[in-house]
Amino acid sequence: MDKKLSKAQRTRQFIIETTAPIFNVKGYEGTSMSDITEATGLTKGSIYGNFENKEEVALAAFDHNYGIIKKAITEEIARCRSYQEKLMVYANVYHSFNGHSEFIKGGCPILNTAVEADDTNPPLRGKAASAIQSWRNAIMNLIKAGAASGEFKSDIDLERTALSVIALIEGGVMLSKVTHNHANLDQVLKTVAIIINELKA
Amino acid sequence: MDKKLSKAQRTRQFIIETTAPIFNVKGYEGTSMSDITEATGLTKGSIYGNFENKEEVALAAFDHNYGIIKKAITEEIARCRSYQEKLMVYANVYHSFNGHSEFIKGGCPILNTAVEADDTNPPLRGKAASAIQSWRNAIMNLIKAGAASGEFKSDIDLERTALSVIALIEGGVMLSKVTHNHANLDQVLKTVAIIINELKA
DNA sequence: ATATTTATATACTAAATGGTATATTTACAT
DNA sequence: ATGTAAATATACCATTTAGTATATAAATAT
Repeated sequence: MDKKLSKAQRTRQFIIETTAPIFNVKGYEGTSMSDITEATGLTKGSIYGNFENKEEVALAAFDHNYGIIKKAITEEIARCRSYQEKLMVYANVYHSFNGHSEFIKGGCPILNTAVEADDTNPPLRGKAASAIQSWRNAIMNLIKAGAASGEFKSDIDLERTALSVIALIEGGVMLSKVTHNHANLDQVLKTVAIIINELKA
Repeated sequence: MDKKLSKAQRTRQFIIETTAPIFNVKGYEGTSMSDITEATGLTKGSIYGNFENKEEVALAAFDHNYGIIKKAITEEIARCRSYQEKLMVYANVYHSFNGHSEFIKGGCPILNTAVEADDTNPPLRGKAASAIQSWRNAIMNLIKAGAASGEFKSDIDLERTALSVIALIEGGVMLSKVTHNHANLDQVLKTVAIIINELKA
């Protein structure tokens, strides 16, 4: 009934925000309860009072990290006028995963979660899979809208294009992070730009 | 001096071969010493008699997994006559990471190691980075040779093409593994095929 | 065959793990 | 201001962690 959050709600949010970057850097297995208590300054009692277990913290942390990206992308897309520009937002946002800006510590949480959890943690894997699915659909819808508006061709292989853009971006993030060479992502994003430009009618 | 391996050498090899798929599925942090002793049927004394620590087992396991892929690719490339076919080997081998065949359990070890280790384990990260670098160079050399032979155009952006092919393949593997949908990799590999076909003179 | 090196097993750390029961403190409605 | 409920801390649990010292067994060179 209140607009103000309860103490517990605020603590829960504080735990999520504090641990989200830790999970994204160290992974689910690599992050321990003591990492969580140390980073938050809270005790186990406090953590387990707000979360069922470590996994629930990790799931909430993923949602938080994913939410940050989703929000940034949605806002940026809204600012673009052409569909070509809207599509390029994905490349530009993921561009900022590297180098100075680094607006999410540890890189893309979808990639990190997908690769760690695919064979080991069904709930986390499910969240990453949903994020991918929603991203795929968003790209396909943008291309469809662009085609309907006349900006894009009408015979585009929607799914292949969407999945290829995602694969390029995530693969590029992986490449640049593992080689510590930001230019590797730049190169791959050039290909993304070319693919998007080729959609034009 | 012997052609036959010593008992320790054989045990070491046995440990590597037995644990390599475990590390590739569960990751470095997710794999415990008891996973290793249980899978091998050996005791800790035996493991630590042949390896300095868990990390050294993981590093050897990565080399082993990587060696399997490298060997398969090298042999297949040797069988191809055209450079276009040679380049397509990468896509075809990684195609078999999914579905029935699954010749390496857990997917691509380069991707798995890169994503887990990039921010946390320098030695493992280094091995993954070297693998990427060698892969990039191999693709660039194939394109160069294809251009020299007249099969490919001469104005190809070598590095961008090589990195984009790698990003597509690794991103595609991630997509299909996280969604449990093998068709997602197929779609992305179609784009790889298109890129390679566009290299032709 | 035996001495000696090499490899493996046993039994053990100390520390860290995720998790819990209970005590204490804090927030908040009355 | 106070009683009560909610939130947090304390102290603990059993288990598992990576790793080690030492004993035993097996391989190998002589």
